[in-house]
Amino acid sequence: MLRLSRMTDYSVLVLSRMAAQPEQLFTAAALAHMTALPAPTVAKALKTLARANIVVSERGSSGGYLLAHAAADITVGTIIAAVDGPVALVACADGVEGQCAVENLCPMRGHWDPLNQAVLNALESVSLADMMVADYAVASTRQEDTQKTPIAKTPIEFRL
Amino acid sequence: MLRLSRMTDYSVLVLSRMAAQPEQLFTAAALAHMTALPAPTVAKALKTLARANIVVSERGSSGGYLLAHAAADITVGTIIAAVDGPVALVACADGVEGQCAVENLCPMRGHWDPLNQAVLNALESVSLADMMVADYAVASTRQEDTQKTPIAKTPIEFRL
DNA sequence: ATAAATAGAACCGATTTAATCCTGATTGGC
DNA sequence: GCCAATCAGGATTAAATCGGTTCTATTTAT
Repeated sequence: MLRLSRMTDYSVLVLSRMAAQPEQLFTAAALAHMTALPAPTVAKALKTLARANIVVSERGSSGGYLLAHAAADITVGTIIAAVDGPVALVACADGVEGQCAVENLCPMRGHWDPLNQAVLNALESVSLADMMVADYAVASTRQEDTQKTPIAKTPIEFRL
Repeated sequence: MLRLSRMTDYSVLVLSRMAAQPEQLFTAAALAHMTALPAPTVAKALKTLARANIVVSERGSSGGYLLAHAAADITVGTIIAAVDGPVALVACADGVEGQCAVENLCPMRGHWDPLNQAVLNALESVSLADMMVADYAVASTRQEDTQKTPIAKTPIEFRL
């Protein structure tokens, strides 16, 4: 049903939380707790986001993650591409070669591009700042709440 | 990777073929042969499209399918919605209720809408006519080629 | 009546995805 | 210098989804 993967969903949620305190260094566990998402999955998502240079990671004992750019400069399209791979509605679009058995015979070849481009533009037009949640700015600004409290045992299904 | 389902891909391909001869009645088998797609799957897709009133079906011995509207009036968004269900990038978008365990607490609630709307507009902005393939208009206009030739035994992977 | 076609449901297999776990590398604090 | 905390990356497993097939019933022209 043309749905985003759960990983992307999680990623946006986590990044949105981080954007509320742009300079703050967060550990993966802390973010998992704050968003009520399963810890291992959040950790995995952050690794991917770090590789894509959407967040910056600090290794070592007091390490963690922080946003690599301003929230307004991070588009949803970028996040999706980083987590789910490049956006291509069908395999033949955007110059991908060798994915289709009868590539050379395919009469639709190239005709998907307008659609693909339209969707791509839509995704690039929405930034993380556009999706940010005001609630976060006021709620739980103190780190002590979240830093040392134990992670929830039961992973909560945050979004279907 | 935000990819269309193969069913949608097939559907667009079949509809595009039908649009080349708008008044023509096609059997499911003929369309499968003409597009080199697996016959049972094309048949299944056409049933779905008929239910959504994108094509009209004629039952009985000399039955078949034909487009219910002009190609310019059938948008890709409509096709996707018919085949894959309503487009909703995340479960909470567009007023779907009861899909999320912590719905009322979810801070992102409502913030997906701009993105969802942008994508939806993109899909509605491209019609079947925009994607039509000129090749079809000239190739195999005669029905006799396709009507009686046996269906290909080996289903061809048309698009990954 | 018979043949040819769609309607619809049920079913299996394969692919994809979510989630977890483990091992290794890095860094700060004691 | 050692230890604990944290990120990096891959391997693995379990679950959900989707593609494809098949079967039976219904419709209609000949």
